[in-house]
Amino acid sequence: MPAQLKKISESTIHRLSIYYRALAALEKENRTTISSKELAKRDKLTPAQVRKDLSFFGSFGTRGLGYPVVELRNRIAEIMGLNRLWNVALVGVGNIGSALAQYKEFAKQGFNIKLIFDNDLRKIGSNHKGIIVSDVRNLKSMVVSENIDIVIIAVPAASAQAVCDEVVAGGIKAILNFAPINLKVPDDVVLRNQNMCIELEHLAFALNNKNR
Amino acid sequence: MPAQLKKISESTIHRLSIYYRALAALEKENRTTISSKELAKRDKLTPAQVRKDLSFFGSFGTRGLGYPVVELRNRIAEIMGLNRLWNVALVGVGNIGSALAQYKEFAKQGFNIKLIFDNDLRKIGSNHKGIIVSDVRNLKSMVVSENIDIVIIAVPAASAQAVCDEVVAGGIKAILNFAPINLKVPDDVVLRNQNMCIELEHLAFALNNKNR
DNA sequence: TTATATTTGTGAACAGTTTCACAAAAGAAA
DNA sequence: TTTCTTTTGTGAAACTGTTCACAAATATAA
Ligand SMILES: NC(=O)c1ccc[n+]([C@@H]2O[C@H](COP(=O)([O-])OP(=O)(O)OC[C@H]3O[C@@H](n4cnc5c(N)ncnc54)[C@H](O)[C@@H]3O)[C@@H](O)[C@H]2O)c1
Ligand SMILES: NC(=O)c1ccc[n+]([C@@H]2O[C@H](COP(=O)([O-])OP(=O)(O)OC[C@H]3O[C@@H](n4cnc5c(N)ncnc54)[C@H](O)[C@@H]3O)[C@@H](O)[C@H]2O)c1
Repeated sequence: MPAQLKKISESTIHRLSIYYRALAALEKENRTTISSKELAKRDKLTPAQVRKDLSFFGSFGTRGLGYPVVELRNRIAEIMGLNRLWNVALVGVGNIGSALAQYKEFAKQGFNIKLIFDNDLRKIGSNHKGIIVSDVRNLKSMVVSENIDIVIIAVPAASAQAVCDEVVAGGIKAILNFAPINLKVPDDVVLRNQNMCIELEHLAFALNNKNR
Repeated sequence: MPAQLKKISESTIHRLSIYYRALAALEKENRTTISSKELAKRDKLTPAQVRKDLSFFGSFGTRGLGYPVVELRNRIAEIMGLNRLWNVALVGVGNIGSALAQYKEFAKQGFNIKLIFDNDLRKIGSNHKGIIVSDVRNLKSMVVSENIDIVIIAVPAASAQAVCDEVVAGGIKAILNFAPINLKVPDDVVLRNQNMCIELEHLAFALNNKNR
């Protein structure tokens, strides 16, 4: 039962991230095995869901006992590509960009912010946590020369598509976008949007429809 | 066909947010009507999807013509609770919290950050975009007295559950959490998590499984 | 060694979501 | 008016994702 054959759903990938975190915690507690039941309870999921998700990638459990914590964690890391370093470039170091540049969790998970870009002359050349801010005019050439895998876009909405086009031209295949705009990318580029207003709108909807 | 009867899925709510934005843009362009076909194309959806989503809430289109832009936008605002002001409190004004405090998009959509809290004496009393940072010890009483609807948690993971418990005790029913931790909340509290590492992990998975 | 208890892995049933397809309604043209 | 075109609204079909239920495998206890 090697490498997965079926298409894996977004929800399964999301839960894999969740299992990965739970397993990391269990590893710290020196737990050696965990059952689908217990793993499910930690995150308000069902045991069947856990088993089904894992079964897409093989069978790493032991019946009557559960899953080996360390091994399963490694296996998920392998599946998700978390057992390696990813080179990340951040474009736009304003309010949100600065916060992201400081964020230690990224490096811990193997996401190494290697380059930072801006178009503001006062920011170019300045030092952000040991990284010198580059001129955005060098964006395309530098994402190529520095082997960037993932680009985070944190520029105003009006500039986001231009930045996006540049990095796509530089061969980037994965983008995390914070600008509240629909970026157009080719089919082979994966784009994820982090839109905080939409998150608040979900909450507003929930509050607005409580007593229905 | 008044007020919706069936349970509305998360995906439908999400798309409603998307339609709302598209309609706002169309309104600026002085478009009076839009067909499901055109609305769909803007966001890589299908016309049937658009019509189905809207049909859960009534029928506001005109056959042969499409939907009236202004009217539909108002109707969605009504459904989602975007035609009013929501009082928001932000807890933790560090890297990400400061960025959020500056973020103008929130106010534009009716999310009014009314209170900001921190536990750092150097920050309490300081002025953030016209808002004086309050002592987190007053969190529970002030979310009540100031009629806060939504709380944004932007404190370190280790403090997030304590903050969460306080605001829940203060009667808050909607929370947007930025700490990378599973908060425990009662069933009647809506919680949404914004976990940026998980977003990057989705991208890592996609890159890692490109040539499968 | 045998019996009993756990827990996995997985087809099958079920539930939820999206897409299809078309009648009905309205607009536009003749 | 009549005809033709467009587009909605919506059941039904197709698809996708979740939960069920149980045989098989292994652990644990007697
Ligand atoms: N502030 C927030 O909390 C927040 C939250 C969610 C999303 N966003 C979005 O993130 C983006 C940035 O927001 P912000 O609040 O940090 O704004 P900001 O104005 O503080 O920062 C934008 C930065 O991008 C730089 N920039 C502008 N055009 C550029 C270009 N063409 N190339 C390179 N750099 C360029 C600016 O010099 C500035 O440093 C916006 O799209 C905003 O809507 C912000
Ligand atoms: N920096 C980022 O880009 C980023 C991105 C995603 C998520 N996050 C998460 O957001 C949270 C905050 O991150 P940050 O980078 O802004 O950290 P930070 O240390 O810069 O800010 C945390 C703030 O919370 C305050 N605080 C601590 N304990 C508190 C308490 N009990 N009550 C009230 N205030 C308290 C601190 O004084 C500080 O001002 C963390 O959980 C982090 O994982 C950060």
